[in-house]
Amino acid sequence: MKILICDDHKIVRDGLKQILQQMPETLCIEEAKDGEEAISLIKNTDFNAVLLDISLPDKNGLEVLQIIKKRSPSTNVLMLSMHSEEQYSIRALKLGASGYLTKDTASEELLLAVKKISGGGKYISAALAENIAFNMDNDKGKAPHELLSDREFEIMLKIAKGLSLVDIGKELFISIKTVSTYRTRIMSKMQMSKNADLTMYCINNGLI
Amino acid sequence: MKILICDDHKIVRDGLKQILQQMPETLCIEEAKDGEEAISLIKNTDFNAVLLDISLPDKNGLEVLQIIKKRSPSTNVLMLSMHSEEQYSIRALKLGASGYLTKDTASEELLLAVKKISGGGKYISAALAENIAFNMDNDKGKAPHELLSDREFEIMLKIAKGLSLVDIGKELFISIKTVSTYRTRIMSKMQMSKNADLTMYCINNGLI
DNA sequence: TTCTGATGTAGGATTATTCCTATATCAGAA
DNA sequence: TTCTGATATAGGAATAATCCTACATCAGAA
Repeated sequence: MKILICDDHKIVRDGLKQILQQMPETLCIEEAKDGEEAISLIKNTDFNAVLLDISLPDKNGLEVLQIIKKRSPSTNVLMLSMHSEEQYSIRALKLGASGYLTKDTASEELLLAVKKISGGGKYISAALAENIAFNMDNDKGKAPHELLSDREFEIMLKIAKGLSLVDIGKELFISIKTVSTYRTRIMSKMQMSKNADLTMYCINNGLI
Repeated sequence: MKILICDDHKIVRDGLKQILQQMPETLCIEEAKDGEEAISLIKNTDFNAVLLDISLPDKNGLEVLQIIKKRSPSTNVLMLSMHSEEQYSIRALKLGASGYLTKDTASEELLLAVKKISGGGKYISAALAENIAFNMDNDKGKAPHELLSDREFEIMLKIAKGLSLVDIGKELFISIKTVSTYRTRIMSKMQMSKNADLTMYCINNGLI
């Protein structure tokens, strides 16, 4: 069984590897320290499962997920997040992730999840399932950032992290003016006025 | 040998445990998920080594370190950090940590470090040692913001809160250019580049 | 099926910010 | 006491960000 671990911290990768080693199957585990590396590894190899950290140094884990699913839709991706479940989870699942775990999860649950998704199944923790069910029916109880479109959300995170509009434009190959328009819409939907408000919001909500 | 692992993420704890299991000695590993738990465990037990994450949910790892060293100065603490922020490392060592590693470290180095500090020694990575050697001359042990002058500090808080330079200038009856100059000096002293960095720093350090 | 609202995209004009440079002051070092 | 470095202050030129407006697309409502 081939598994790819993508996380920017070596100790975390080593730790995950040790945990996975407890599986009965013979494992071939590869590592990537950022999104770029993960993407190029996946291009050349078919993995039964990919463990993908949400926060990577070069790009957001969700972007990486998108790219992976576009290039090889059959890849089973299990997202790992440092932060509380709700924020990213629904977005990740919509983008085609096979499962979503936080790093608070016990290693037994991780093993279970890997087993399930590597067989093509989906894995969602009970807590998350409940959360999704709860949030599906009432739109009103949504966090402000849930009102954002995917693109807006993507850009909000970059702004919150302090990237300049110029840099964002370059990264996304769009005009600065476009980025600025997104910013205006984000501010309006979030009912905020300053970039620092976004930064604080994202910190408080575990988005960055 | 008794070791305490303190990190808020279960998977990280599990991973570290697995890595430590490679040591030849018989291990007794205990876990704490936050500072409070770690402190109370240490009150009742003598550990050969404590692995302590810098960022904990309830309090800053450095605070926990201080409390531990005050209550039982003989405890050997190895600090673990997600970030390569040298700002923390020197403070940690001054506060009595036996070593400082980032989570980018390879597991072999972790084992080495644990071995060394559990015997009462110190462990500092080559990279960190070099950094310290270069920076020991000045006030590096201080929190970065303590290097700021009063005026600079005042302005940093306003910037961190998201006030525009124009507004700050008006509030303080000084030219925008002056505010901008302060900003440059603040960024240089804090070794940061973006307003969002200040916002995050101030939030993390309880300044706003 | 036509209309509408949300989304992704920019341009021009106006402001705000940054970068580099410069000055005065004052406290402490040589 | 003279010098130096940190501090508080700006100006001009170059960039970056904002505001307002505009347009195409597409999904869902009427």
